[in-house]
Amino acid sequence: MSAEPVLTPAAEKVLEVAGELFYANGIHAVGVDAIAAESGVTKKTLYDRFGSKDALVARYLRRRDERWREHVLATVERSRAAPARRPLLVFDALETWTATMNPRGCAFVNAHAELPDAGHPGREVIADQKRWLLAYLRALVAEAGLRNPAKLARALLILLEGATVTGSLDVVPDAVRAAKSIAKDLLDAA
Amino acid sequence: MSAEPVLTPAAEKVLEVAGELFYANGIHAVGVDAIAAESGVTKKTLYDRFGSKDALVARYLRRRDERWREHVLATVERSRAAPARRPLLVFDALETWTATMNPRGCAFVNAHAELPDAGHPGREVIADQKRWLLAYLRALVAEAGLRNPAKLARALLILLEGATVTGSLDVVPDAVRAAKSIAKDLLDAA
DNA sequence: TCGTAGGTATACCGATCTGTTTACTAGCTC
DNA sequence: GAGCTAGTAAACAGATCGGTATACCTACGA
Repeated sequence: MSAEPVLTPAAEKVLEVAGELFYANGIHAVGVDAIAAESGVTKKTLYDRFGSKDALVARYLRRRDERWREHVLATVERSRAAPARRPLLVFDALETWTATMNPRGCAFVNAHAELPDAGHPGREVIADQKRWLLAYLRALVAEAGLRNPAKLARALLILLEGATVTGSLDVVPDAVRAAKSIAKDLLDAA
Repeated sequence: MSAEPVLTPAAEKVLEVAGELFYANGIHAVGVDAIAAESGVTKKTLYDRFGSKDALVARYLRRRDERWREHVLATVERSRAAPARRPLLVFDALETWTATMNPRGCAFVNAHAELPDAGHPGREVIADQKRWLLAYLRALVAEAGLRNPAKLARALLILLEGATVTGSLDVVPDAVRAAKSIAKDLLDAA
């Protein structure tokens, strides 16, 4: 992730509003007119700052990824759990994230559903988000001293994503807790 | 699922084309003009048969759900696996389905991302699809003679959905196989 | 034979889409 | 005080959105 230049106050407001509207309603369903109006900003300002809707979408996803990483790192680093239990803390991070920020499922999975064009600037951000999480899980598993950290990290990611989806679709209650319980068994068996 | 009336040939063609376009490009990204043109049908015919785009979307999802259920049931019933192994056959069904029909992830999860309005007629179909799969998994687990079939079925669903997402996002290679392997351990331990 | 169902063809509706343009203003800095 | 940056206000562009209207055609069954 490259360091993004500081945004002007108006641009900051646009990005904040765009984030809420895109996540709540879907990307295609939200027009730039609505974002500008809700932000109390003219369309000219929006286009002067971000260049295009596609670029704004990419910025929205990038910003959200930053927040997610901060949340995960803070959750894990705040804890005093033994190294062997630290991979499970990501499930705790997901649970608090879901409650406050994620009622409609993973923003990156949702965005992926709406952006079939692999050349869209948002697609790179989506790929980054998933790759980072997988790499982070792998590091935690390796620090736990377990064998085959790559394979275990992939298993944990499957559980995290599955819990996010089934939880947001209201088909599995307490999906994150259930997934964490499976993950615990997996780590114990490894 | 209620028995839908037989469609006219033109309507059948519209539904087939709509299914391809909606899944490949996303629902909001596909206009009714494009569907009608690609189907070789006028918009009047489309609206005479389906009434609205929302209704067509719901029909598209319903149709896809029917195909999915047939595929799962055929896969499971074709096999001669022992009852204890039959829940795992759903993972095999998902793998063949993914290869042929599902390169862009679960159509229902993707549709859910695009239809935030809980009153949209497609939302009921999405909920039906997930509930059916969960109930079917539960039945298979129960027939396998395992304890706590409800809990195990939820675990299997989390794994199936997680594999679908991570596989379609190209973040976990062979995600369905990996999920099946975890599921196998889960069933063996139960 | 007449009505109906299922079509085609085409024009149209008002709204909304992303994006641009022109004109002007306030504040900051060199 | 000149020039730059960030912004407002508002109109405009061309395309596309979901949906409707009118007129006509054909096959079929009572």
